[in-house]
Amino acid sequence: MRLLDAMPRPTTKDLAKAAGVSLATVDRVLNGREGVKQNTVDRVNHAIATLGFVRNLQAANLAKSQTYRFIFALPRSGGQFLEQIIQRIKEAAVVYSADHVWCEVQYIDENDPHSIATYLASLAKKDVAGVAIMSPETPQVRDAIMRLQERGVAVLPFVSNQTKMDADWVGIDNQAAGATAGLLLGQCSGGRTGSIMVISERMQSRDSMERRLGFDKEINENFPNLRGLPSLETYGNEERARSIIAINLRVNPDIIGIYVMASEARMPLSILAALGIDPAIIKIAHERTPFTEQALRDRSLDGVIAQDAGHLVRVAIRRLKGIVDRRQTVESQEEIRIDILLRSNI
Amino acid sequence: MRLLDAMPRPTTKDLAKAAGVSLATVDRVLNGREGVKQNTVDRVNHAIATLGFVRNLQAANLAKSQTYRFIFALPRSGGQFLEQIIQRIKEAAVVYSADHVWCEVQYIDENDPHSIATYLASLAKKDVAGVAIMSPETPQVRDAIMRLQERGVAVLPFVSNQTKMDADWVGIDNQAAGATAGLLLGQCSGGRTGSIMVISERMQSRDSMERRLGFDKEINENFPNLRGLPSLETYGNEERARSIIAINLRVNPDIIGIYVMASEARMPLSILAALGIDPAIIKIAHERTPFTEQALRDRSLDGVIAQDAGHLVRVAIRRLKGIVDRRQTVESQEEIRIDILLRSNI
DNA sequence: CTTTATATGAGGTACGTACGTCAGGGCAAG
DNA sequence: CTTGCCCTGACGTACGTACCTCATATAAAG
Repeated sequence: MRLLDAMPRPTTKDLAKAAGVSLATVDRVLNGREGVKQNTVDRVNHAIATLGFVRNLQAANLAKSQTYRFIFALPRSGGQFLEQIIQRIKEAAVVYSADHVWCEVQYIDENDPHSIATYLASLAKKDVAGVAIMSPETPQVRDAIMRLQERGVAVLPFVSNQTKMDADWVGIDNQAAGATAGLLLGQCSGGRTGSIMVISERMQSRDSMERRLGFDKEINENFPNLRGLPSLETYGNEERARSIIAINLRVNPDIIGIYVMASEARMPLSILAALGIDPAIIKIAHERTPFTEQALRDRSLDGVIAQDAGHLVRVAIRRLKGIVDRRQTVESQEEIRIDILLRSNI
Repeated sequence: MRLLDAMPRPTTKDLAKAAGVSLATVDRVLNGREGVKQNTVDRVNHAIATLGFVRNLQAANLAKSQTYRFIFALPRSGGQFLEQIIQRIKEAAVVYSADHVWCEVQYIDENDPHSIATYLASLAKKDVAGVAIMSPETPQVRDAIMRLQERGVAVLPFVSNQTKMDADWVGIDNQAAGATAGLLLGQCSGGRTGSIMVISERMQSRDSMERRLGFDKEINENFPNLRGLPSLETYGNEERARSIIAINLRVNPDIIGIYVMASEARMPLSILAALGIDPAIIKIAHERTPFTEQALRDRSLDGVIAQDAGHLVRVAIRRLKGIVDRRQTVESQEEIRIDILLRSNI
C-alpha cells in the first residue's frame, strides 16, 4: 500500500509555468512581497492549490541560512523535576543542532511578573524564533506574551500554570492527572474504608487547584469508602510540613492513603519516611525524578503520576518549529500523555 | 544559559582550507571515493575533528535530491491494534512528507517465512532506504534481514517478536509489560486471596512467553495471595475460546482477576461479557484500541497495558532516518514506554 | 628518457529557494 | 504625446553539498 506518491514535488518553476507568470512573481506571492495585482496573486495561489505545491523547507532554510533560536524560560527555583527538564533540554539541544535548532535556558523569577514581562518585551524576532515559557499566569505576563506573538515570535506555554490560550500549549491536563491519582488510590484500596491525606505546596497555584478538583471528583463519585482530607500546604517549608503532617496523621488514625500533589515529592516523602508510617498505606506522588524512581523501587512509594520530561521538551521544540515554519499542526497528535509509573515500568 | 553556540557551522570550504587541500579532495574523503592517499585522508579527517565539522544534511539531500522511502512490513492478519498502527503510519506519512520521507505499508504473511525472505531479498537500496518489519523470528527471516542490511538498507525490528539484535529495535520490553500487568492486578486485589485467569492467543509466540514470564515473576515474588492459572490459548478461534474460558471459570470459582495477555483483547472480553462474570473481578488487557478504550470507559475493563502506536511509528521513522543518515543515535532516548491506561488517563 | 598510473587541483553544474537589480510593458494623468 | 507609476519578467548570486570533467603535478615503471 503506497501512502503518498514519491513523485518529485512541484517546484517554484512548475508553479510559474502553471500560473503563466515568472519565477520572480511566484516568489513575490510566496513570500508576501507587495506589488502584485490581486488577479495575479489569485492565479498563483490557484496553481499552488492545484499542483499541491509545498515549499521545500530545507532548500528555503539553506537559502536564508536560517537557524532557529529557541528559549526555554524557566523558574529559577529548582526542584528535581525542573532539573530533569533542564537536563532533557540539554540533550535535545545536541540532537536538534543537526536541524539548525539552538536552544537555551533563561531563568525567570516566577514571583515577579513585572520582570518577566520586561524580559519578554526585550525579545525581538531577529534574535529569537520562539519561546517556551513556564510561568504563573498573570495579566502582565499574558499581555507580554501576546505582544511577543504579535511581533512574530512563537510562544508556547510550557508545562505549568497557563490557561490553554489556544491549542498551543505543552503539558498535561492536570485535572485528569488528579483524577488518575484518585482512581489509582481507589483501586488499590481494594474496598477498605478510610481517609486520604493530601499534601500540596500551595493550593493557590493553578496546577494544584486542578489536580485537587479532579482528585475529589474521582473519589467522591466512585469510592464512597474513601474520604479526601483537606489539603495540607507546606509552602516549601520543611518545619511547617513536618508539623502539619504529624498532626494530620495523629488526628486521622484511619488514613489508608497519601496523595502528594506537589511536583516536588521529595520533602514530604522524606518526612513521612522519618515519621515511620505504616507501609500498608498507599502512597502516590507526581513526576518522575531520581527520588521518586528510587522510592518506587524500594517501595516507599506505590505509584507516580508523571509527564515524560524528554517528551515534553521534544514536543515543545517541534511545536515551536512548526509555528515558525507555518506548518499546519497535524502534529497536534503529539500530545503529552499522563504516565502512570509503578516499579515495574519505570 | 546558552547550551550550544549558534555560530555558523564550518563548511566543506573551511575544511579544505584547514586541511590544505582542495574542495574536490574534501569531497572525495567525505564521500568515500577512492584515489586519495592515506596521508591526505588523515589530514582531512583531522580537520573534520578539530573543526567539529558536521555535514549539512539538508544541503546534501538537496544536492542529491534524496528522498527516504521506508516500508513497514506488517502481517496481513488484522486485529485492531494493527489497524491502529496502520492508521498512525498514514498520519505520520503526511507529516513526514515535508521531510522527504515516504512511507508505505507492505503486507507479509507472518506464517510463511519463505515468502517473507523472498520479499526482503527483492528489496534494493536504490528503491528502499529502510524497512521496519514486524514478523516472527525465524532463521530464514533473520538471514534475509542481515543480507538486506549488508546491501545498505536500514532494517528495524518493529514491535513484535524479534530478538533485540542490536539496540536497533522499536517496541516495549514484554517481560516488563507482563510484570506491570501482574503488579497492577496485585495492587488492585487489595490483599484478597484468589486465582488469576490468563488468556493468550498462542503461547509459542515470543511476546506471550515473555509477558507470561514477567507476570509470573511479579505475582510469585510479591503477591502470595494470588495464583496465576495456566494460560488459556484461544488460537484465535472463538468457539474454542468460549468453551475453555467457560470451563476455566467453572473449575476455578476463586478467580478474582483476569489477565488478557493477547494483543487483541476484543474477542476474549466479549466472551467474558457474554458469560456475565462478576464485575468485581479485576480485568487487565493489552494495547489501546477503540474496543479497549470503550471497555475502560464502561468499566468492563480496569486497566490496559499499552504501547503508544503513534509513538511507535514516529520513533521507527526517526530511527530509520537516523541509520540512513549515519547519525550517532543519541536519540536512543526515544524509547517506547510501557503505558498504563486507566479510564482517567485515556 | 619516456610512458603510465596515481594523486590532486580547478572549475563547472545542479538541487530548490530567497532576494536583489534592472529593464521594459501597460496604463493613466497631465 | 509625454511623464510617471505600477506591474511583471529576465537574470544574477547565494546557501552547502554532490558529482562531473579536465588539466596538471608527482612518482613509479619501462
